[in-house]
Amino acid sequence: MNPLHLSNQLCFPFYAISKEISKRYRTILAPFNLTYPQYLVMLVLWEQDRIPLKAIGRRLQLDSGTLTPLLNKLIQSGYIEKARNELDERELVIKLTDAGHSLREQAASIPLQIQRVLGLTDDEYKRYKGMLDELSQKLNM
Amino acid sequence: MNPLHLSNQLCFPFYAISKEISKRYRTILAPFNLTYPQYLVMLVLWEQDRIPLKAIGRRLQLDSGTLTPLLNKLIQSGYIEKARNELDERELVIKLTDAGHSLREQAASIPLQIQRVLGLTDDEYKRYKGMLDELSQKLNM
DNA sequence: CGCTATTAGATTGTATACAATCTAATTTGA
DNA sequence: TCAAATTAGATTGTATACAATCTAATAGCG
Repeated sequence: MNPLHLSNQLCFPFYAISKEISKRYRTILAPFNLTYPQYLVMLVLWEQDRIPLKAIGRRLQLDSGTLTPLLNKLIQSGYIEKARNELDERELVIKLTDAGHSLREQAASIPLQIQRVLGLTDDEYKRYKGMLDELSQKLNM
Repeated sequence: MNPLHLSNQLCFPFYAISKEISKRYRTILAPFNLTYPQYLVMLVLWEQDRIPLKAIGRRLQLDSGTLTPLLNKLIQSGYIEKARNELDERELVIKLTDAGHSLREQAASIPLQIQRVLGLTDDEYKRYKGMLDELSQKLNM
């Protein structure tokens, strides 16, 4: 067994599958004018609105260098807006606009669409999800 | 169960773990002046030298828009060189340089180092690998 | 043979990622 | 209290990704 052989690498299928999933999201998210990372930001904001950039970054494991331009795109698309926390002016508070709120209902069909293009049964989906959550744990993420 | 909740997404842990793995590779690959995608190209070439860009792209699922600049970096680093197939001048043949060949021996320690920073046992490693290969299959990749 | 279709790479434009650095605001400790 | 340390974001520079388009070379076919 050659550990330098591509087919023996754990990391490559992660890399490849992750790219493949993003690609399949691209088609589904295009009508909403969203990319996959932008969609993730929207998911976070639909869970909790009016949170600082920092909190979004913690949740998605992204830093300001990535989030600043990404949030600006979401502003351009009309889904969010920026404000400053008056108690701590360093803090940039991200708020959903009306369009951002109503997008939530239109986006409700996305998870099912994704499951369909991935072609996984509920059981498979759950099994893979369990494995990934376990691995996240082991990696201290 | 809210399917729009981040914690119920299969795709997010893929995205997050994939980024995390790349980050851990970064430290290990830095002494070799390689990024993770560049390392993948080297793995492919160590398996088979003198193959066209197209073949590397098929293997890594990357197109010329990604590979052209990436290969130019590897040329700058002195690990590969470009040539044209004389029988088909469209084809760009990628060849390892002497430095590229000898890098292979120096890189032999990388897989173990990665396994160490990931903190996985052999069994865990194999189990995850099996699941991912299975999923790749299901996704027709 | 010569024209059309196809193919391989390169290029352009857009969108992440992330390290490193910078600025402004807040916190902390002598 | 007030200078030093810390923190939140923004900015800069480098490196992917990938769709779309372009160019040059080859293949296919009437």
